[in-house]
Amino acid sequence: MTSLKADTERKILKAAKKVFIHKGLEGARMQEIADEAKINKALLHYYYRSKEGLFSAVFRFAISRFVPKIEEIFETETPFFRKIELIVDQYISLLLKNQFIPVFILHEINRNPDRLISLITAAGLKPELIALQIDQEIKQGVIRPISAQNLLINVISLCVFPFAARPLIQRLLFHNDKKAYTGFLESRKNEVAEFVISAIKA
Amino acid sequence: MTSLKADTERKILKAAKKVFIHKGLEGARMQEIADEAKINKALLHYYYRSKEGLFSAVFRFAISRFVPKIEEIFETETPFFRKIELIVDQYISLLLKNQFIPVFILHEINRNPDRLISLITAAGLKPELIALQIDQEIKQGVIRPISAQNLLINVISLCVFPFAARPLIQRLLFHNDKKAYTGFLESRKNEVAEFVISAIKA
DNA sequence: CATAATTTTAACCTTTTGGTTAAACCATTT
DNA sequence: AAATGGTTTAACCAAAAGGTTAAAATTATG
Repeated sequence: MTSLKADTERKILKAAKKVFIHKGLEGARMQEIADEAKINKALLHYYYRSKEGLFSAVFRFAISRFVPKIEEIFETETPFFRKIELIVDQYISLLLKNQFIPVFILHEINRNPDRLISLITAAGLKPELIALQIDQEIKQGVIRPISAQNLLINVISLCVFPFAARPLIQRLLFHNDKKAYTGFLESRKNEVAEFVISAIKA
Repeated sequence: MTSLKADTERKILKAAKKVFIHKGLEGARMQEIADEAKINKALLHYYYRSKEGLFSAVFRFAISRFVPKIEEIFETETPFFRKIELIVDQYISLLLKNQFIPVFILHEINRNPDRLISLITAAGLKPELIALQIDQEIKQGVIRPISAQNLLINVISLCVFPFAARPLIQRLLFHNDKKAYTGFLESRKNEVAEFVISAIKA
């Protein structure tokens, strides 16, 4: 049965995601991943050659949950402000389902930025299209002057940072109330969009 | 001479900062810290009992460079918008001098949030004062309604995230041009303040 | 200057860790 | 049912890592 093999492989990947994403490449232990997957440690090496190989698979997955596909939205025929609402909503929704991805990615990218080259360049972000649209909106007097870089980074910052800094913010501003903070993050779908639109509206 | 002792201790701490902040607790090697400080590895244990002990010292330092003292500014008699300008300027300046602190702190806090309790609670942030001022400004019609939490988090997000995600953003939006990105970060002292003020101005 | 106290080092120890291997365990085929 | 080929495991290995120790070197003290 080839489904058994696929099953083990999936079990391993699932366990590896959990452990690597919570503890990082260097903090993760192969034995812990094996325990989590309830299989023998040697199987990890049987399916994925090395720790690095297993990590790569996890990293690739994580990147896909971290770099949002905002270009698709910008390619549609939608009012500019509506596009911002859509991006913020989609991205925060994605992050709510992958709460630990941000810190994981940020940390690992800092540890080894080269890992990016092969991955990101492939799924390359081209801000030119977005820059063009922004310039057009500025000319039409819809929004105040702002560079594509600044607008992009501002939107992403406002979406991602509250997830990356969750343990800190939840303790400092929400009395470590998990549900309260999750609700707050949910509410930011509207809040962030509103904030950004107010900031750039002419 | 007691200055020699102090000197070694400082040399160790300096080296530990460098290694821990770049590689994290689990990625750092005691031997590497010793090499960096150009001393024998056993000295690390002589001055700081264990890896964890040395790490704690570094972590405490890093926290001081990451949690900004924004309350001081809010306590002064300054126009509200000017306060925002000051906070953003001071915080981005601080981060420009400590570029690797954000990811380090975010990662380590995620790994072990309990480490915070003893440190942060001491330097406790009290948002009530700020919330009071915000409510007042809203009542006076100076700014549009926004919660203290959202405003605080938005400002911090816009300041910190571009540092935390530097390797990613620099590659994706700045052709990996280090100087260009540093200049961009510098320019955000004004950009972020402007953005926030536009967003909340009534 | 001699002795005591502190600082520094080289060598060593123990545990942990990623990785290997050879045998056991299936499932499929003939 | 025996042979075959892929899968899983227990036992093992070598290297790395944090930590210790006893002696040497240096500094302070009487």
